[in-house]
Amino acid sequence: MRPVINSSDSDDEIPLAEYQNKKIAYVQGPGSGGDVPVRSDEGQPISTKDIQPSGNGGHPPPAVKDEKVVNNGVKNEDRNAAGGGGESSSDSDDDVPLSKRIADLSSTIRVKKKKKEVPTEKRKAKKPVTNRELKKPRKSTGGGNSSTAEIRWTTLEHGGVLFPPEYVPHHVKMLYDGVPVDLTPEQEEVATFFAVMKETDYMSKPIFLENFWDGFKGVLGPNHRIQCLEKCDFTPIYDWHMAERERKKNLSKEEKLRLKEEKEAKEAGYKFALIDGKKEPVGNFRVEPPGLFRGRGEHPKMGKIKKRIYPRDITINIGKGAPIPTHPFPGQDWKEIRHDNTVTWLAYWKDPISPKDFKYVMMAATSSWKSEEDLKKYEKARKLKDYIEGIRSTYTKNWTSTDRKERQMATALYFIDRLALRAGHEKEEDEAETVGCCTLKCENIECIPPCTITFDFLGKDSIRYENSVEVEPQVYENVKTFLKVDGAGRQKTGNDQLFDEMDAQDLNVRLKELMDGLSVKVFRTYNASITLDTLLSDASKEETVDGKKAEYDRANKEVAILCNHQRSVPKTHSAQMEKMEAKMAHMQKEMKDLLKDLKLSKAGKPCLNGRNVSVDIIKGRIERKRAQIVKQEITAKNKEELKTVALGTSKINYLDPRITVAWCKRNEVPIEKVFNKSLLSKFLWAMDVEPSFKF
DNA sequence: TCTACAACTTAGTACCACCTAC
DNA sequence: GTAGGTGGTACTAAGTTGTAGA
Repeated sequence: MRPVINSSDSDDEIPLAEYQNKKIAYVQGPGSGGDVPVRSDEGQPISTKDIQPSGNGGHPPPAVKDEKVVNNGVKNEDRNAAGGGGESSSDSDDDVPLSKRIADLSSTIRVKKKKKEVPTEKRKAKKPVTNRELKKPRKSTGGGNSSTAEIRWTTLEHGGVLFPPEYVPHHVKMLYDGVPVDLTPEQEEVATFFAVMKETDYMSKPIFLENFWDGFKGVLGPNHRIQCLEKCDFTPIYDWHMAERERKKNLSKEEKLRLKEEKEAKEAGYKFALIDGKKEPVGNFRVEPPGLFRGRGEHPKMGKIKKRIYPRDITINIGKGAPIPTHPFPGQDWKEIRHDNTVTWLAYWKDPISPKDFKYVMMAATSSWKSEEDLKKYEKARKLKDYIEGIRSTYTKNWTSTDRKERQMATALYFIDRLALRAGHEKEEDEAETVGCCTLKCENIECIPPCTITFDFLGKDSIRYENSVEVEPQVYENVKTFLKVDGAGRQKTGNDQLFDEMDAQDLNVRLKELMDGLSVKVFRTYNASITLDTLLSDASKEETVDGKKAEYDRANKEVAILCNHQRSVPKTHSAQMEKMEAKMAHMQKEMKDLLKDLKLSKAGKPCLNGRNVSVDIIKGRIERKRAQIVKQEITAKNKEELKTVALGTSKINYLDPRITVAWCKRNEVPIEKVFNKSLLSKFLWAMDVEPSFKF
């Protein structure tokens, strides 16, 4: 657990008096390039009238070290001198005693939503009848969609879903207490789920083992010989599994081809849907096979059995009058057939691990629907460019709002904008404990004087976010305050939320007021794309296509680091680095020999290999070797630097492809150098962009 | 106004096919 | 021809968001 610094200087709540009768101070917004008038007595929420499109283009988030801030005139000492600890939610109660105001506030301050306090079961018990249960279609919602029930299709035909093959027993016996055990096919299947994970890290995780044992015990029944996991030995099944893998690997070319053709023939009927008469690719048409849940990080459900999904579990969405898809389970019906033309899913079933969630079958990333949504997403992020200056000056202004919630929202938004953090929503107890900006806990933050804040938390997918940034003095002061006490003046502990007055939803509601359709996630797209655009805006200094590609990759890497896109170090990384070092040492030796040869040649003596070689030839060899060494050095450096950075995620999700296409056109780099086949078809809509395109 | 969905996007990883160097 | 590396792809977990309905 990281220590929480509750610095004693100036970390009290800013007294109301400080906010009264202030003249307009000037604050330089982060990277805004100009002084922004700030009325320090302003406590009202940001409103749409505060923000107008600036129309002069956006800019990437300011560099960490470059921010120079003129403070807003509220000195720390002044705050301390005036006492603190309380604050008001309005400007008009300044003559009410502070203690009274605090007391009033504690009764009026909205208690932060605590979903976790209502167990899922209880919620279910009082769950109202939903649209779903009434079998009425809901309006289309979700990431970036329009807020009205938009008609997405008129006719829709598809082949449904492809089921994984039924379990075929292998009859390999696991051992219990050293003795082979007979298992039913169902028990054997579950034992095999576990056995094949023998070499994974999950095996060292107690939660995984505990959850698996719970599930396995249930499948075995109460009177089974197997009574504890410790005495189980799954090695024979694991060995069988590895042998099967090896056997499949060693199949003849012809046999592999035959199997491939068989697989393709099976899939053919599912790969495409007909949407309004147009053939479009379907994405995940396969039903997820049963197995053990592989939650990431310390997921409390890891190891639970993911049961097999049958037609009776699946709801199909298809056009009225279109042929209902068939399935290979006689005697079973689909759970339901819908004709909901306001949604884009083709089928769904309840997630067997988390029954409140659903698994959807959707169209492929290359489909027209997804392409249209992609374009909309990037256009929205481009629109933010016109508003960003106003938004930045507004949140800067609100760092000193008298309303604590406003101050928290303004501070959170600064982090979201500057550091490309995710929103962060409340999580249930049965999910991994990860956080985003709005759910940061005090223990995730450390204030280091004079103005540095360090972040250390587990974000999406339990990926660690570690960063240390120099922030505006007012942000620093705010964070120190938020770390110390909550809105009611109660001392906080490490497990308390930093932003106790607001959540992601509040912030999104506010963002909507600032720009139509704006939400937290748009900032990530905007900042990623504008960063790439800025880094690639100058004409390439490189001459070769490879050099230009490396330049692009460097820009891509900057974005990946900004978005904290990480990957685990490849298993073979250290071995590969060692090989490269050995190769480098060998090349250095060759270089040494060539230099010796050059000396000998200049002296008219035969070279080390006994032959007479001209000075020019040796010089040529030296140049080539030097180039090889430089190339090798760059490759090794890149490899090391990128060992934990995932470049693909930002390319797929955050970087407006038009920036890349335009850059390729300007610099005469074939687009295939930067986009692989699937990215090319995903971003087909971006290919006609002008070389002069600016995000 | 609050919150539980419902529907979508974003994300890392495993695996496999292909390529390249030897 | 083969081993090892690389990149593509499939998979599915884990987020975000908007809205219905209480």
